[in-house]
Parts: sequence; C-alpha cells; structure tokens
Amino acid sequence: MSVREEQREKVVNLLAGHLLETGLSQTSLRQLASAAGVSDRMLLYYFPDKAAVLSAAIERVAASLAGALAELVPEGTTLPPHTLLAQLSRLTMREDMRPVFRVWVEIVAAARQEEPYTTLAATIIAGFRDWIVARLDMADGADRDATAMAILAFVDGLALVEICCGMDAAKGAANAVENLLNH
Amino acid sequence: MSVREEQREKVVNLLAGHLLETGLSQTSLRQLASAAGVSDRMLLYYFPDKAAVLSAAIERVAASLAGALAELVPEGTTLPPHTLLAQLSRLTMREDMRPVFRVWVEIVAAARQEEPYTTLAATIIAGFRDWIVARLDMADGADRDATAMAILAFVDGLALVEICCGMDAAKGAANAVENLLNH
DNA sequence: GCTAGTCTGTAGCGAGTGCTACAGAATCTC
DNA sequence: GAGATTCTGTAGCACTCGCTACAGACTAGC
Repeated sequence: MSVREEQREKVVNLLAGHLLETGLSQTSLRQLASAAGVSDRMLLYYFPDKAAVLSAAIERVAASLAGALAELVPEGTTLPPHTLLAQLSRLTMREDMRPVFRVWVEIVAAARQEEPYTTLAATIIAGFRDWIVARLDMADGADRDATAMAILAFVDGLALVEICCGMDAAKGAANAVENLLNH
Repeated sequence: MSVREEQREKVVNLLAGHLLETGLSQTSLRQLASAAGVSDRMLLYYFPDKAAVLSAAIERVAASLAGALAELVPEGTTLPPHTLLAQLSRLTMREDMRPVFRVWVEIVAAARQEEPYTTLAATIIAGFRDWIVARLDMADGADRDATAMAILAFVDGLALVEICCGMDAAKGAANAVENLLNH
C-alpha cells in the first residue's frame, strides 16, 4: 500500500468517527480536514472532490452497520417477521448504534436532492433490505420484499423518534410494537 | 390588520409552498425572499431574523398537517391501534401529503443540532402524539403513550422509505404491516 | 550532485451566507 | 404644507464555501 493509500485509509477512519460524533452538520472541507488532522488542501489531494470524501466516510459508517447486522443474525438463519423486527429494534436501541442511526436519518433527509447522498442512501437501504429478506422466515410470495420494507420502515421510524424524543420514548415504542404484534 | 401584518401573512403562505416544493435545501434568505417575491431586506423587516422566517413557514406547513389529521378522524372518535395505524398509513401515502412528510423528515434530521429545528420538531411531534393518544381505543395504562409513539414511528418510517425507494415501495410496506398485525 | 516525480503548505479566487447602515420614498398627523 | 413615522431599495460588511495556482520540500533513480 502506497503512502497515499495509507493516509487515505487513516483519514477515512477518522472522518467516519467524526460523522458519528457530529452528524452531517460539520462537513465543510475545512471542518472535515480539521477532524482528520490534515489540511483541506491534502483532503483534495487524497480525493478528487468533497463528494468523494463524504462518500468514503459514509461508506465506512455503513460498513460498521453491516458488521453489526452480520453479528446479530448469522447468514443462513431465518426468523419469523415479528422476531426479526424485535431483534432489529433491539439493535437500533443499542447505545453504540445510536450515532449510526442518527447519521442514517440525516443521510436520507439529504438524499432528497443532493448527490452523493441520493446514491448512498439507495445503496445502503438496498443492502439493509436484502439482509432482511435473506433472514425472513415466511412463505414465498410477492410480499416478501414488502414485509422487509415494513420492518425497515419501523426500525428507521424508531431512529427518528429517538432523535426527537430521546431514547426512552423510542424504547417504549419498541416495546409497544411487540405487544401490538402479539395480540 | 396592518399592512405589515398582511404582507407577513402573504409571505408566510408563499414560503410554506416553497418549502413543500423544495424542502429545506433552498432556504438562504435570498432564496426565500425570491420565492416570496420580495427582497431579502424586506424579509428581515417582517421578521427579526432568519430563524423566525423559517419557523413561521414551517409552522404553516405543520398546520396543514394538523388540518389533514382533523379531517381524517374527528375529535371524540376512537379506534383500535391497528385501525388507527392503517388510517394514518393511508394518509401518509396520499399524493398531496407526500411533500409534507418529506419536509418533516428533513426537519427531524436538522433537529439533531440546529435551532430552530430542534424546538419545532419537538412541538410538532408532541402534537402528533397527542392527536393519536386522544383517538386510541385501548385499555388505560402506562403503554398508551408508548403505543402512540410506536404508531408514529411506523408512519415516519414509511415517509423515510418513500424518500429512499419511492411511493410504490412505501405502499407495499404499508400493506405488509397490516398483514403482520392481522395474523 | 542532478533531475524527475511525488508530496504539501500558503495564499487566494469567486461565489454565497446572514445581516446591517444609510438614505430616500411613501404615508400619516396636525 | 411641515414634520414625524413607516416602509423599502442600494450597497456592502465580515464571514464561510469548494476549489485551485503556485512554489517549495521531499524522495528516487542515475
């Protein structure tokens, strides 16, 4: 690995941490550079432009989410919808996952109009959906994808509630939905 | 009503429309002024600062959501949780509500750190929750608020899915959750 | 040592940001 | 009509934005 690639790698790790701490609000080139301990000039030496910088950092964050998912339910295992939903809710409410989901909501909001967020959001959510579909224990049918999206919607909604009303309200909502599903 | 108040009123209406069209991405003073057909100088004559301008416009948007809710289920009527959820899902998927929920997701994302969004998001979501609680037909208990938040989470999650994957995916998810609740 | 190519700091451009000072226009009061 | 008050356009300040031109510092091969 060349010096340049090593530096790139280090910078991306620091930036992913920065995103988890501060979200998307501190993402000018100068702020990112400061968080990565380099000059903005160097950021644009390692990457072609700002969009590439952000994409690399966000992909790193998404990778940490993918890692957590892989641990949660191993490949090959399948679960009924309400069990899978419960597992994912619990993951979302984990303290160490909170910054990840907060950033995720910000990315979706930005995805409405601005690149590179649109592409990133579509990629990340597709990966998330495929993960669910592969672990969904239910009769084959056209509503397999739809069920996955429903689970995904609830999990993302929990993250949204957590931002507005705090972790306690979100945990309450997560419990309430389990009751709704079991009656 | 003084000339100034009349102008303010007209400006707020135009700005609410602008927000529904373009979201929160075109919200510099000059862009807002252009959308309202006045100069940025005048915007700061009608309002003390930019935050006040945005707050007024967003409150107008929130009022239109409140209006739609009032029509959906009249005050005094109560419904079981899964019926209320179905009604709200259908509202969220309505073509004329789409821009409202898109803006709502953007506000929540911005609420993480920036005023006036933090305050606005808390106010709006509290109103939404109270509306649900008042129409929730279920045994009294500590989980009444929690159930309302669970319904709210799913509705907001649907909006998020709609942004990422489009209306069809969101509608599929809305149908899927009804199936989950009925088995 | 010399040259070629890779790296990195300085300084700055043009555009956009929220906001304000100032002055002139319009309206109202007497 | 004079004077006070309310309105509104022009111009600009101090700042941040993404990005770049330029020049000097480094290393590699000869």
